[in-house]
Amino acid sequence: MKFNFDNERPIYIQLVEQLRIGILTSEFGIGEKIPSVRDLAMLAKVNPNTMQKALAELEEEKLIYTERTNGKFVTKDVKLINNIRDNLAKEKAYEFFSNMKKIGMDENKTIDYLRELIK
Amino acid sequence: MKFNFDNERPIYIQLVEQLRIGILTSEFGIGEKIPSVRDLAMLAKVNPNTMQKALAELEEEKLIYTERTNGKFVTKDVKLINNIRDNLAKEKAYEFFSNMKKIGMDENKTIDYLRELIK
DNA sequence: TTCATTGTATTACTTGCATAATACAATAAT
DNA sequence: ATTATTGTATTATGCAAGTAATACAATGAA
Repeated sequence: MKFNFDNERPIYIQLVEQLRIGILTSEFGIGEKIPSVRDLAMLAKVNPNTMQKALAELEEEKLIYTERTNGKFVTKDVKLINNIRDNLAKEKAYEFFSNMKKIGMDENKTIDYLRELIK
Repeated sequence: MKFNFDNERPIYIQLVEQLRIGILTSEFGIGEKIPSVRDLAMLAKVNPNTMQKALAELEEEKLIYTERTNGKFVTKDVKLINNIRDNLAKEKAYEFFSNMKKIGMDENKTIDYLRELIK
C-alpha cells in the first residue's frame, strides 16, 4: 500500500479514500487481516491517532471490522464491497455530468467530448 | 446569482467556483460591472472579507479586473474566458477518468458505462 | 466641500486538524 | 505467568485556515 497526500484536504479523509480504494481493488483481499493501526500509521507516516480516525470511518461503513486484541479485517461481505464500488462509480459519474452541465455540456455532448479526448 | 454551499470545503473556494461559472456562462456578461463586494457578500450571506478573498482569486486569474473606487468588471478578453472554460472541462474529464481508473474502469469502459447510465 | 460608495488592509477570534504522550484493556504467544 | 501485540481512550498542544469586525483610502456624486 502506497499513500499519497495533497495539502487540500484533511489527511484522515484522504486515508479513508485510499484505504477504501485498496479494499475495492482487492489490494486488501476479502476477509484478510490488514496491518495494525501502528504499522499502517508508520507506513503512511502519520500519527497513529490519525490512522485510527480513518479506520474508524471505514468500520462505520462496514468495510472493515475489528477483532479486539487481534486486529482489523476486511469484511467478508462481497455484496457490500460491490455495492460500495457501484455507488462510488455512480456518484463520480453524476458529479462529473453535473460539472460539465454547469459549463454548458449536456450528457450526450459530454460523452462525445470524452470520445474525442481519448483519440 | 444564486449561491449554494456545502460544509466540506472553504466558503471562499466555493465562491470562486460559482462566480467563475457565472462568468463562463455569461451570467456576468463580458466587460460588465459586477455588484460591489459588499452587495455580493450580502447576496451570498457571507462576510465581505470572505467575498473579497474570492474576488481576489478571480482577479489573479484575470477573469475580473478592478477600477479602484469604481468597481470590479468582468474581463473583456473573450479568448481568456474560452481558454479557462476549455481547461476546466479537460481538468474535470481527466479527474473523472482518474477516479474511474482507480476502481477498475479504463477510458473505454468508462464511456460505455456513461452511455448505459443515461439510457 | 461633504458624503456615499468603492476596494483594501489590519487585527483578532474561533475552530478543525494533526500530532504527541500516555494509559488502559484484552488476548495470543512464549 | 509473563510478555508482546492488538485496539481504544484521554488529554494537551501547536498551528493554520477561515471568518469576522473594524478602520482606512480613494474618488465620483451631490
